Amino acid sequence: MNELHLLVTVGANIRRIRTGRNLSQNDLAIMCNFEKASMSRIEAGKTNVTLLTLQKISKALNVNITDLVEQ
Amino acid sequence: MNELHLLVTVGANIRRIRTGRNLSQNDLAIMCNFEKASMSRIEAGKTNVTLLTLQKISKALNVNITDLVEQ
DNA sequence: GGAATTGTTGTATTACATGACAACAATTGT
DNA sequence: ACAATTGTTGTCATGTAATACAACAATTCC
Repeated sequence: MNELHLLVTVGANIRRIRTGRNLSQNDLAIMCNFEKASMSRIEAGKTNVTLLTLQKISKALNVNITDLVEQ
Repeated sequence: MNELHLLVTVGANIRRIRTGRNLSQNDLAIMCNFEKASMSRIEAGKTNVTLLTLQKISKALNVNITDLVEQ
């Protein structure tokens, strides 16, 4: 497992929690004030997301950031 | 508390763990393959660090990323 | 006090995250 | 099959993270 695996894991965590809330990528993106395209790339582990972006997502999903980054 | 508080918290976590290991900023920076100047700014909460940077630091400190981001 | 170590701040370059918009693909529901 | 929704990918502009180097400040130790 390389260091990029982390991004995939975080993306999968976000997707799991989002779908568990019956939200579309677009719904969540709007709550975070960004584009659904960005959410798609984040969930796919294609972007090296920053802490502040993670914080926006965690607030929108009402979870702790630790819930998003845990392996 | 604004959204930037997270960066300060993460920086404080890194500093606490680093000093607990008797490492200088320079020591840790070298282990992470970056400059002590970057470590100083990260610990001060002045940079919106990315996940991969957090991962480098967590590996160098031998802790989980969750240990760095928890409030 | 002086030297060495440690930490901070400034500046410049490069790479990439963010944000926006559009087009297309895949999925879902009828 | 069709339409609507949902997700993916491409491209561009802007901001800033990462990296590097240097100078300075603060701390520690003799």
